Amino acid sequence: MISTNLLLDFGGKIITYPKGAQLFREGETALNYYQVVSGEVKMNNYNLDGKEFIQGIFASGQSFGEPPLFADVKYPANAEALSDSEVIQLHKSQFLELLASHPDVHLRMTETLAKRLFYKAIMVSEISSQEPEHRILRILDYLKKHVHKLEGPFSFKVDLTRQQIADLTGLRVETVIRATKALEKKGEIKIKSRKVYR
Amino acid sequence: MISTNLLLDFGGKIITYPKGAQLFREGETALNYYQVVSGEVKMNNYNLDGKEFIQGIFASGQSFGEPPLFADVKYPANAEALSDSEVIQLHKSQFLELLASHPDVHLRMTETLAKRLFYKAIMVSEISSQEPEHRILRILDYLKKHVHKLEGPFSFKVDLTRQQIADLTGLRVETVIRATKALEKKGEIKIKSRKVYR
DNA sequence: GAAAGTTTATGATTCAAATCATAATGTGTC
DNA sequence: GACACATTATGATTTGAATCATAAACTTTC
Repeated sequence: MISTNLLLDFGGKIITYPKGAQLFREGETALNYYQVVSGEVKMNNYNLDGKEFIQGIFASGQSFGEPPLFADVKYPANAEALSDSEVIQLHKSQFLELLASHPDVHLRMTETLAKRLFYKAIMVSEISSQEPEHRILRILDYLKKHVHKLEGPFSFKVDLTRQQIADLTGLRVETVIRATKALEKKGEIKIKSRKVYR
Repeated sequence: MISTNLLLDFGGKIITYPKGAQLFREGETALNYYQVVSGEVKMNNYNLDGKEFIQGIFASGQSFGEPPLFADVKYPANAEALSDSEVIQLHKSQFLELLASHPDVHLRMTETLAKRLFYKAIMVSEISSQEPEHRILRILDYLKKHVHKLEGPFSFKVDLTRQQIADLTGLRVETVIRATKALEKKGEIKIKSRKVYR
């Protein structure tokens, strides 16, 4: 996260997107640095038969879509507002200037990428290893520990629908529903009024 | 890739690992920056029933295992020498000093992480979407374009065994064998004396 | 150059998640 | 509060990759 003021100083603009709006599409060239001010943005892919895969969900203070600003690649996924959202946009060239003149910010940016890489490394190995229950627990534990910084059993109220969990893990809704029930029976999670707690 | 001389200047040491040696293990704390001088190193996970997943294979000039040096996380995977290998190791603190005093190197490091993130984003979505043939093509195309920088049909000789392709894609050997044959029939790849060309 | 070990190959069977179908429950909206 | 819509739920069936089994082709080692 980069301070809003600093971003505005370098020419960043706050833009409002209504729920469902697309900020950029898979395959496009990256032009801007994006950071959520309010609301939530997801990055996702659709495969050939329309099935969605959610790469990540980003909330207030989190940036997304930075890798293509550094490496010479196109966006690997789409970005879409999950709710009405405000997002700071800063043009690539100004963003790079900002980093060049603020080494501490650059280092924190590197740290952010490193964390995201850590998450992806876990997910890719986990998803490849099959076993739905495992996959689900892993993503819940990741969100709990690394995103919400929570500890202690059932302290994490999962604010995701079963469908979203499915799209994050590459499973199908029905499978997630059955797997979460099985996990509840095993005492790994709790379900209170349809919400999952971990 | 950071120049060998620079790494040595900052106190890096060249260490030789025999084939099969483990450089670090999943869950350990990261102490060093690693860069391959000669040979090949893979990073991998083993799931509960012993199935391997290869996160990446790193050859001369490539670094690996950097994310935990930046973010406060443990290694998400093991590192193992695929052949007798020489590796430069530089202690974390000296590595961070190096970056602080060489902003250009830091930026290239960020670029490396960004590229790796791009690859993981593709793989995680691809793996989750099932369809073995797709998964295989995707990893081959990635290796061809982004690692070996090749263009033109069948210009890329894949120097991986079917088992390694399986471990990179989360499939099983038999599935890879059948899928590559199907892909050959469709003209997507060529197989000459058992080697895959893409 | 024979033996041992890898890698590729191929058929038969199993199995678990996807798919299909249908409904109950909950939430939001006019 | 009635209607539309989203989410959760559950059972039956299909399907395709994993698994199991076995062997051929190739490579390495002594």
